[in-house]
Amino acid sequence: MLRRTHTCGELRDSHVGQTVRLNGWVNSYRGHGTGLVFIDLRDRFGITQVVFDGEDLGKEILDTADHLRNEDVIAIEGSVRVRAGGENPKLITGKIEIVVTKFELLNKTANPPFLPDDTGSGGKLANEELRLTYRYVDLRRPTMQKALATRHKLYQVTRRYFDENGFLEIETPILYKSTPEGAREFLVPSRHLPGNWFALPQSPQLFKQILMVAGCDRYMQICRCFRDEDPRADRQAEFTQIDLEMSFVRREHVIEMMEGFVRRLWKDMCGYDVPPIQKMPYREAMERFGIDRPDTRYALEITDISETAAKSEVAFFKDALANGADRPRFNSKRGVVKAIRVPDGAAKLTRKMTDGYNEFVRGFGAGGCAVVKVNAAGEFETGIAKFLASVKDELKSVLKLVPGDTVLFVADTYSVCTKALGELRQVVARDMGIVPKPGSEGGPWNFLIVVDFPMFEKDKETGRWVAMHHPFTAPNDDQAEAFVAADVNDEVTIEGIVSAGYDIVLNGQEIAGGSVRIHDPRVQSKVFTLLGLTPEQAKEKFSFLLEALQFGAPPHAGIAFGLDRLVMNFLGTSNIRDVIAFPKTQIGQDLMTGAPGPVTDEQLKDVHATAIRPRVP
RNA sequence: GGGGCGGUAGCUCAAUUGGUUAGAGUACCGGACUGUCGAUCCGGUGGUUGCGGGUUCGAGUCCCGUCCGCCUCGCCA
Repeated sequence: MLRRTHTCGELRDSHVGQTVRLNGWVNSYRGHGTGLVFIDLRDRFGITQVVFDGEDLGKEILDTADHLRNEDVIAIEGSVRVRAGGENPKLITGKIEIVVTKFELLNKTANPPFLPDDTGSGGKLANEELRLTYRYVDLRRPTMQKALATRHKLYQVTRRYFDENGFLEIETPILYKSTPEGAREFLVPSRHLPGNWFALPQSPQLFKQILMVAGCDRYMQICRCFRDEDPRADRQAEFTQIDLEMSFVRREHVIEMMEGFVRRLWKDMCGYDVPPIQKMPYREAMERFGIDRPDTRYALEITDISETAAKSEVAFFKDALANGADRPRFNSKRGVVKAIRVPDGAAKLTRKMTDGYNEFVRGFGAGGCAVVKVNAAGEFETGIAKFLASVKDELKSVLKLVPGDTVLFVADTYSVCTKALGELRQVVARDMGIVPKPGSEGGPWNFLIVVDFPMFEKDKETGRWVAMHHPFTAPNDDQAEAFVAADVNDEVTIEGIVSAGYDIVLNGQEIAGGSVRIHDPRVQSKVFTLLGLTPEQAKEKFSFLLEALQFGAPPHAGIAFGLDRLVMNFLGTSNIRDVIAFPKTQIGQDLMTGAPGPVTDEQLKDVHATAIRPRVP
């Protein structure tokens, strides 16, 4: 084989005169008859033009060259020369070409189902279903190669940073024990223990805490996690976390370390200097933005106008407020009226858009979304304008309204208003065209650390307390004693306890989340009591962790980053499948391998399982 | 589990109100062509209109069911 001396991306005019060998795939061919054939040869490093020129190559080679087709695999030897036909500025190797002296057809391809070309057929990529089926062809596309390389670089920067900071990379089991809280799990039957099952880990949460008890001091792992839930554009059942845990630290120390990581990552990945990251309490995020991961690239903040609304003549405001305004409580069933001021909305938000908002908020249980415009004279127009006449000046002062503004109102319970306007805010921002492009395209990277999450929230269906993060999350240091002392039936107090958890939010997307863990058995047992777990049940579920905590557990805390989402940000894609080499579809299939597939009865018998097969119609 | 969009040649798409033999570009095959770079020119092959049923003289088009892909709500401690 004519093994390569260079890649297809590295030859320049400085190489002119050298004899080189290249290996790669035929990216395109331009034949001018036997005797002059141009081949653009591609590997993952780039494209180089190769030319079969002249009769002295022999008829056989010239004839083969004339019939080379896209994606054939070839090797050539030849000399580098300046292009006789002029430079091609589209290629980084565009000043030179290789005149072939030796040639080897390494593998003739079957006609590929589509070409791995970023511009695609008819200017569009082939259907994603097809690209997933022939993933090995799609991955040849320069964009996909770049994605794989970016992901690789992120691994390296990550390992280097945490190594420098004294973290040990430690692998934890993939075959693990089922912990029914949280996401649905993938199950694996045991051959040796009939009727018993492994689960694939939702995260290595318990193991990393155990590693702290084990004296490892600082742990990191780039680990696969599994959650058998329906995917989204930025979510797969099988995904990757940068998982971390530290001993002898409190919340501030972890946050400091993570800020350092974020700073290093952005510096090394794209040369961006991340400024000091602002911290925002959960409660403030919910009040101002209606969501626990606010996108702070734009304003459009939410204002509670219940007091003013109560003095208006708007019937549905009054209806919502009939049970009394009740601002601070999150699970409250009582009413509020909230509004978003949209600067310049009068001109930019069309009737069709605002009609859509009405429908949109109904999707979150709200009765509707009222729209008022402030005209050039400062008067309210449309909809409920006349019923607001009595509070016009007060409203203008509370919302700081100016001519040209549009105001969007929702009146309902606290939780409905918050959720509906939090989601609506994002839609309005897109409609207004005020969401900057992601950072890789030059827009701002807006980081935020959200802290002081409630420890517990009420389950919507059962009405029982559930842990907002997970049951090992500690109350914040200043509340630990109050928590231990609290009456479990005192809902207001329990609801007010905030945890030592923290999320890192980037442009409205959660990229990391973690917490200080409970290392005090008193606190841990109180949490289980609140969650409705008896000591026996708690022991059943988490025995090994609870036991470990008794044998000298250091104070510890950790966090996990969503690696796939980080890569997405550096590539500016909103499709998680772009950053995973072999992703799955909406129903969890791998279209290339055909997984999941059936197994034989023999295999099932081995693991003491039987299949309930769907009826074949 | 719910909602939305989509599935026509290998690929990207078109096909009027339900009406002739389902077309175009590209890919592929054959030929021409000595400086192209999305090469060009000539010719050709290529169709279970996702699948199943129904309405109709006649279905890519209308109706019912179903499968698959994407987006989304629920879900994701």
